[in-house]
Amino acid sequence: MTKNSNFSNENNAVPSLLQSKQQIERYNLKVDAQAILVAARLMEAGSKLGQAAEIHFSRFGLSTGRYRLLADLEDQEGEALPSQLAEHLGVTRATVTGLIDILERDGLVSRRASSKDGRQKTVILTELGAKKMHDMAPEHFSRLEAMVSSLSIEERSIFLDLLDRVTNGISALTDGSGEAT
Amino acid sequence: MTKNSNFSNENNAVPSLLQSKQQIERYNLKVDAQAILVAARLMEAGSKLGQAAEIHFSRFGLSTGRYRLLADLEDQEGEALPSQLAEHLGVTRATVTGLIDILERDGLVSRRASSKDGRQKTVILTELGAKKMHDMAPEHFSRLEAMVSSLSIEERSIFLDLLDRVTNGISALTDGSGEAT
DNA sequence: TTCGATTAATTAGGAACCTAACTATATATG
DNA sequence: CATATATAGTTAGGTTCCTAATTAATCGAA
Repeated sequence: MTKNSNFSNENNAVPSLLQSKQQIERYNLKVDAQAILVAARLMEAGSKLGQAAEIHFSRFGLSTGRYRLLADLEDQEGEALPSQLAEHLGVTRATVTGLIDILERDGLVSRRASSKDGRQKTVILTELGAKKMHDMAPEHFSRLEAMVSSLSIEERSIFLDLLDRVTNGISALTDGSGEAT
Repeated sequence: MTKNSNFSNENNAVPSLLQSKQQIERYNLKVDAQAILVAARLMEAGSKLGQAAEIHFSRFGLSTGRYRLLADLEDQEGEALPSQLAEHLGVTRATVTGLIDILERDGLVSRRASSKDGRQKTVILTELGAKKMHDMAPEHFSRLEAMVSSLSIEERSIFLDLLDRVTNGISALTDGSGEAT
């Protein structure tokens, strides 16, 4: 028997349409079971992808968050403020502080006081950081590409469109009380 | 200016095709930028959905994991072993122990020693647990439905198909070393 | 039958991200 | 100008899930 990791088990964890139907019928609700299934599957996929990404990045001594910070720093030509990084990455400034702490400890970025504003600190991609990104790029991107390789070019467009619309709908979970439409 | 929560910012966090292209061209890789974009967007969506789900379930005094455990317990007619729950939820047994600890403390499930096997414990959905599920069902399901309400019935089918195929591709991130196809 | 290996659940400790409170600097207002 | 307010970054502490080690019970084989 193989090891009991989340990636070797016989994905009994995938939610089925039957499950959704039963859950809805249990309380006599007039909800579309397939809509619930879409939500459940997307949650499942997101969670699995998140875990897989952590494993992927750990090959390079990074985490998902730290990689994304380095990538954003590259996009900004090697220099950015922590608050900008936080906004770009969609995480809090507190989280960015933690990411920078480790990246700095590992020599991939460095902090420098801003001359313009004494409150700010500039985060800089070091040469070692740039080298790390360079070295991991081929494997990193080809693995990402392989992940979606079963979709045709056209299907990728469609998927992006549908995913975008569902993503916009996520606010239905967090909006103020009351029942949604 | 509104508060700087992840849900109120002007989603600058959404990865763009231009970004993907630049990242790839920086290292002269022959990878499809749109494929990378699909991967990036799915990661972003998964992370956002995960956070939104935690906010959603916290309205009912639950977390995503604890809700899913209760739901699975319902599917199993109110009774299951921790190891079964772990497999159904796709988490480790250690995690299930923690989920049960809190659910038991809150009176939503109870633990009972198994008579068949001295190592096993049976987890039981209490009346209070069943009531909790009953009470939250209408709002819970209608919010989930609202999330995907912008997709037609047909689009939901297509989305499920494409998502399923990408999900199967996730293993490309975790598979043994070397570059993928 | 008895002793080693397997299995079920738990415990201990770690990683990632969060909120809220704190420090230091900058800005606006009377 | 002095003082209140806002902003940048950090610190402190909490949540969720993980891996590895532990405890207790069962199974299998000499």
